[in-house]
Amino acid sequence: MANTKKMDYVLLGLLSHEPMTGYEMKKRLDSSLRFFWGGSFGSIYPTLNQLEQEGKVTKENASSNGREKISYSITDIGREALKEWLKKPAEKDEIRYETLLKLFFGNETGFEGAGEHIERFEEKCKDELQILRMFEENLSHYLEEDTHKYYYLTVQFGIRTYESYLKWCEEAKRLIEEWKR
Amino acid sequence: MANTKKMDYVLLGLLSHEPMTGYEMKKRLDSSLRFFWGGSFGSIYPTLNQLEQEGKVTKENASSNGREKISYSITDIGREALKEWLKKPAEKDEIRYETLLKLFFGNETGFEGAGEHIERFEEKCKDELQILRMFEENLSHYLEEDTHKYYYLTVQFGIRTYESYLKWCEEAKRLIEEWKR
DNA sequence: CTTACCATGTAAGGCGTTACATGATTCA
DNA sequence: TGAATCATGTAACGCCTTACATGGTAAG
Repeated sequence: MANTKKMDYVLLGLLSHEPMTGYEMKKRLDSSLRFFWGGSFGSIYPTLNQLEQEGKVTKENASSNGREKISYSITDIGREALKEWLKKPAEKDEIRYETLLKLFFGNETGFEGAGEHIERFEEKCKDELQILRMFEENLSHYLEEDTHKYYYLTVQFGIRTYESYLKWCEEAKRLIEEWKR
Repeated sequence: MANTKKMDYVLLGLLSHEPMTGYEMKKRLDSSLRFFWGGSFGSIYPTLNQLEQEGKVTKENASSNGREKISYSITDIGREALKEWLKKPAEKDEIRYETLLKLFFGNETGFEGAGEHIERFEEKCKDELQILRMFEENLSHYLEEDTHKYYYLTVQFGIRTYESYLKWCEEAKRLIEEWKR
C-alpha cells in the first residue's frame, strides 16, 4: 500500500494547476519537484494513457507546424480522485542516501575516504542550495497566487534542509580531523 | 548504474563489522540504518545466497537447540569488493517525501489540509528525533571504537536534519496562519 | 549543418516489496 | 496456552529505469 505507484497523483496534481504535455510534466518533475520527487518518461506516458482510460484526464491534439504535441487536462473525476488522495495522510517519507551508507561503513577505508565523501556531498549541497535560492527569489514575486504559496513552502523546506546539511558537513569534517590525530 | 542494487554492499558492510545472521542484518537495517536505508527479507536472503556463490561471504551453521540459524562471515574477496565500492563516489542521494508532494498540490484541499499534513509530519519527526537522541546517548559511551565513530556521524546527520525539519514546521504553520487571514 | 531541444512512445529487464509457508523458543 | 520473537526462505507481482526508436524545429 505504501509502495503503490504515486505517479498518477503526481500527474493529476500537475494538471490541477494547468493543462500541459507529458514532456512539460517531465520538466516540472526535474525542476519544481526535483528536490523530493522524480520520474521518467517511461513511467509518465503509460500513466497518462491509463489516466485517460479511467476518465481522469482528457487529451487534446495541440500539434503545431507538424510537431506532435498532446495537451492533457484534468477532468472532474480526476480532480475528485486527486482530492481524495490528498486528504489521506502521507504514507511514506523516505530518504536514501548512498553517501550516508558509505560513511556508515567508513571503517573499511578510513577517515581519508570518509572525508572525501563528505566533501563531495558538500559540493552537491551547495549547488542544490543555489538552485533553491533562485527558485525562492523568483517565487517571492508571485506569492499572491495560491499555488505558488504551496510551492514556496516546499522550497523553504529544501533550503532549510540543505543549510543544515552544510552545517553538519563542517562539524563532521572537524570531528574527523580530531579523530585523525 | 545509479539504480543498480546496493543490497550486496549493505550486507557486506554489515558483515565487515562482525559475522551475523540474515535476521540480525534485517534488525540493523531497521535500527542503525533506518534513517537512510531500508530492505526486506525478500531481498536479504536471496542476496546472501548470491554473495556466497560469488565467494564474498561464507555460511556457517550456527543452529542451537534445533533453532535453525546461519551465521555469515565476509571473505577477503568480499572485503575487497566492499572497499572498491566504498572508494567510488556515491551515485545517488535521494529523498522521496510524500508529505511534500501532498503539500505541493495543497491548493486542491486548501490551507486546512496542508496544515494537517504538516502537523502529522511534525509528530513523526519528534518521534524519530527521540530515537536518534537515544542512539546518540548510547553511542557516546563507546566512541573509542572506530566503527562507532562512523555510526555516530550518521546519527548526527539525522539529528541535525530532524531538528531543521521541526523548525521548518513551525515556520510553515506560521505562514499558513498568516495566509489564512 | 550540427547540436540542442521539443515531443511521444515501447520493450526489456532489474529490483524490491508483500504475502505466503514453516517451525522453534521464550515469556507472561 | 497464546503472543511475541527468532529464523529462513520462495513466489508473485508491480513499479520504474534504461535504452531504443522516431522525427520535427530552433539556434549558433
